Amino acid sequence: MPLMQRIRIKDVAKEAGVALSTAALALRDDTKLREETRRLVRDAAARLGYVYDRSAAVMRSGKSHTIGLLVCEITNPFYAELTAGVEEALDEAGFVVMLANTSESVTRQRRMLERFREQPVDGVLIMPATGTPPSLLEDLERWQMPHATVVRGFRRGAHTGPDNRAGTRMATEHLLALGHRRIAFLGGLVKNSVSRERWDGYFRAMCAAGLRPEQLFCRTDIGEAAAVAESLPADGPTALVCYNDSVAFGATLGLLRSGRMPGRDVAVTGFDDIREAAAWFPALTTIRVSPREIGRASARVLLERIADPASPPRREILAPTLVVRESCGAHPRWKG
Amino acid sequence: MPLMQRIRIKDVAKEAGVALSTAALALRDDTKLREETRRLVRDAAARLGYVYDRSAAVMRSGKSHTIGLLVCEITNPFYAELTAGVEEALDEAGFVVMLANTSESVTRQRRMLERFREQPVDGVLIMPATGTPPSLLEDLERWQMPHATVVRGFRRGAHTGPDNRAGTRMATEHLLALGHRRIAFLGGLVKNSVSRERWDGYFRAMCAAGLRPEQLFCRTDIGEAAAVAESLPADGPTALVCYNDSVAFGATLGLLRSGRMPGRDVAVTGFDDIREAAAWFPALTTIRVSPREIGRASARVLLERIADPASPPRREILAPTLVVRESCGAHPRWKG
DNA sequence: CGCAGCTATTGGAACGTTCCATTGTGAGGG
DNA sequence: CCCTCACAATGGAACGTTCCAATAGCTGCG
Repeated sequence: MPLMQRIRIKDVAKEAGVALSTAALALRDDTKLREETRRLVRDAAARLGYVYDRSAAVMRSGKSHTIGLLVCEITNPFYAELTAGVEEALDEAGFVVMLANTSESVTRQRRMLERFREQPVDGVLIMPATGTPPSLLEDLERWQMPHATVVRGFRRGAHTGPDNRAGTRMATEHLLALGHRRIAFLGGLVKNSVSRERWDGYFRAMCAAGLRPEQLFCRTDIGEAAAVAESLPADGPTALVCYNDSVAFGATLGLLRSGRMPGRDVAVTGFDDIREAAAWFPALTTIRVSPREIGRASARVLLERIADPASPPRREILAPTLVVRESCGAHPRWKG
Repeated sequence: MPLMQRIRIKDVAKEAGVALSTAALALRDDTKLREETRRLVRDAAARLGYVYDRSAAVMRSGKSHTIGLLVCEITNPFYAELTAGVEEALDEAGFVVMLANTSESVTRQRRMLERFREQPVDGVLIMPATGTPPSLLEDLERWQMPHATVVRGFRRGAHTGPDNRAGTRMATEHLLALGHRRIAFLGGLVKNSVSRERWDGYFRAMCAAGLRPEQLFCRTDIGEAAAVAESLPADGPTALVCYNDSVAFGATLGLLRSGRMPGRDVAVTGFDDIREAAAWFPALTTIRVSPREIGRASARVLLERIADPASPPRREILAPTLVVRESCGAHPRWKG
């Protein structure tokens, strides 16, 4: 194989018979140049097999068209889908994603953030690891690094996420409308902004109905949720508002294990509407928040901050919708 | 907020009272320098709040310590876990990941690859989108871009993946040992190296046992697999070797829907052992390939190629293991 | 006919590192 | 006492773009 050396703008300019800066302008398709000249240069570039070298552009311009993405747990389908949305929207805007999976480790998150500070990234999108101190925002501001939080957020700063309170409120009200009175909230053992908000939505709906709220604690884990649901007493709750779909999946599995049919014997609702929810048995009634949309929206929010760092940080709260399927018992399958 | 300008090595050198190149060496902790000098510079850097600028280093050295990761579908839990492994291993080696989710689009894959050619990446790790032509390898070689395929591969080139043939062979032999004779393969509607190999392992085991292989086609989708399993006739197969866990999940759901208990009435095996497999009801008997390990191994393989591009490309085929749970019927739950 | 004002093109500095060749310094050997 | 050698530190070019100021060529107007 001929070990050809890399072609630079300089070479293209020589080939096209123009100055280096003319060739550079032409390759960026700058309208300051005559269309004819641009074509001349483009052809020369194609002939030589010129490949743009971003590293030099980044160094000179200070803009890398790259953003750092800190995902709290990419193996969680919800965040994986969200990541796909972020990547998709950024790609459309000509940006590329530097991925860092923190696995819910604040230490690792810190390390990756330091790394992104050195790395030429134009901004960072953060799904904070559980236990992240709010001082993170101050650090980012001090570092003058454009940033936005996703799903999990703080009081202030650019943020994109679902309306968690409204979601669990809708789920709870739906179960109330179906006649349930002993409704428990399952999940939320680990405290973060999301679990607080989801609990709160359920809590308010129960209080508004004059009923006593009850929390059954478990981690966000199918196995743990299954164990809790399996050992639920017969005179326990007749309906479970679950922290998210994974917990709801666990709940249905636990109920099945103890000989109860989810939807008929105990109603179950999820949260997130991840892909598996519709195919589940029984199909899961849940709150749809469309992680892909959140991802796309968060990318827009961050790009806005990068474009205009002085503007006030935008907070975009996406309205969820209730998706009624089988697991809540409202479906014809359980009627009659 | 004081709008301080960025500190460069030059400033650190001045603060420490040494030459620019000395400061640069010190910051890289080069042993050519006296420990005392290094400390002097480190302290000065800390005092001024120096932040290393990778973009300049990349441009000068040509090494970015960044690799491009082309994932065929990140929302697939298997690939999400694999991605986590890649990211983990690369991070340990001081590398960072540029993520591109191709969503099984060859066009998009092509576009991202062109982008990675401009972008300063030291190499690419590819999980080829379905339908990727083998000529991809030639392009990468012509571009002199270090590369390695993961899971899905071609005849040649650096590669890391599970031994798919051995996996389905083990699953099939296990079902044969349990006394099954009418065993069908479920999945593999979309043709790629993985589905061919998995089918092949099953096929060989069946032939070796003197039995007729049978393929029930469906896409890798819970819903489709469920539909196929649901409509399975009573005199159909008594055991299903599924293309992967998602298909197996669909199969169990379909069986449940049609009033059959997976494991007792029809045996089901999966492939991959994704996280949900153990928590499933019934717990899934499957072939464990540990996506995280594949990810970690593939990162090593690529780094090796980057370090020594002249070396012959390594192919690392990881041995899978059979994990016997409930869905194959071998578990005590269904005995007696 | 000269000059303003425009467009199209050019030249060269700058970005902040790394890399290489070179200098300075003190110890050890002939 | 000088020369060599190793070690420590230095100076400056180079990486391939972008950015800005400057120039050349042209048109139109007074």
